[in-house]
Amino acid sequence: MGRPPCCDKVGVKKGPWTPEEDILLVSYIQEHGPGNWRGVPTNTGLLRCSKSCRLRWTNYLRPGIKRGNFTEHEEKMIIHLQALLGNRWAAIASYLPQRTDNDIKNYWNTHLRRKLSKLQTGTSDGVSRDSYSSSSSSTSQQAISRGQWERKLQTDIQMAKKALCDALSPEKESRLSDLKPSNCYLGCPKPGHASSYISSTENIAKLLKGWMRNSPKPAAPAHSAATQCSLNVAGADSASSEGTQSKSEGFSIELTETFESLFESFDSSNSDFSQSMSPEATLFQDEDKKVSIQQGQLSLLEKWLFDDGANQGKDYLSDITLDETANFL
DNA sequence: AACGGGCGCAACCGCCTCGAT
DNA sequence: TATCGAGGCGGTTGCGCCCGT
Repeated sequence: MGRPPCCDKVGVKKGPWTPEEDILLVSYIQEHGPGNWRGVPTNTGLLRCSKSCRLRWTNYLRPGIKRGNFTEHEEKMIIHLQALLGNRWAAIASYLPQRTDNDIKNYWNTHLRRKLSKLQTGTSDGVSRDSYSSSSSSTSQQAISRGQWERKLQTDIQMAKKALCDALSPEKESRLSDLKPSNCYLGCPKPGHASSYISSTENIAKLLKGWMRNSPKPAAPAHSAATQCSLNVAGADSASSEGTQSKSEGFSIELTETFESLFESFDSSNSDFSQSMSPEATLFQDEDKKVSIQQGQLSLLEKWLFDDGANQGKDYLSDITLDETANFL
């Protein structure tokens, strides 16, 4: 038998989260930043296991999460990325920074899979199921090139990360370990960088107000909370100007600006590339910019995905990714 | 108005990976 | 090198809502 579940304790609460629990969690993360999930239940008094807290945060409370209907653009991205990467939802989610892997997985399972199977059985010119299934059903050649491309992409990301670390001064390098997506979603600060989340207890109160306002619908409050959360984060700049700015906040802003300027200068010369980058790169960009970019022209990746001559596109992407990464760094 | 089936989504479960010791 | 534990990830479940009958 496997390891006993981490939540297999007496007194650990399960099921839907209440607004009060959300507030506890959000205010804790506001203060300490995400991470050290083991300590979250004990420090907050939440009767939840650490995993549950992490999941609640990453899938629901985390700032920058876009909720609601998937756009046609997102849908196509998911379909093509699923065809490329298989059911690697986290990887797919990295190309849709505002969506969680859980959301994408759910959307795939409930909408797209059905849609695609309909297309398969329906029209003769519909999308073949094989072309959207995982590599097991693809031709061996496709599977190989897909794998090669993916490895290449991962290498590119690693290289970019390393280069970023190298590019910055040594004293900052140690801090860059905090830029891992796991604890730095969409520019969320490390512990002590509270103001980038929800600036103050005042905002927690607003959060609560949102829940109260939408109280008739049980699901709605949490949604509004997430929205509120995002709004507050979006307004983090003004929030931080109101409150007391700690040194760490200063660093957070400084670092963000450093990356923003890095990507900004690159964006102006090749916005396509920046759009096709994984969140590991784009998470440093500010939210508004991300939105405007997403609404903009097709990304390089997308162009490639939609390109009938996929092989040609793969080569192009690989070359550009490597070359441009080196250039902008 | 009541009921039942389908759907959507939040949350859980268990395995895997990776870093620390 | 082996072991352990925290975190990550994908599959699955359960519940509430919606819609058709």
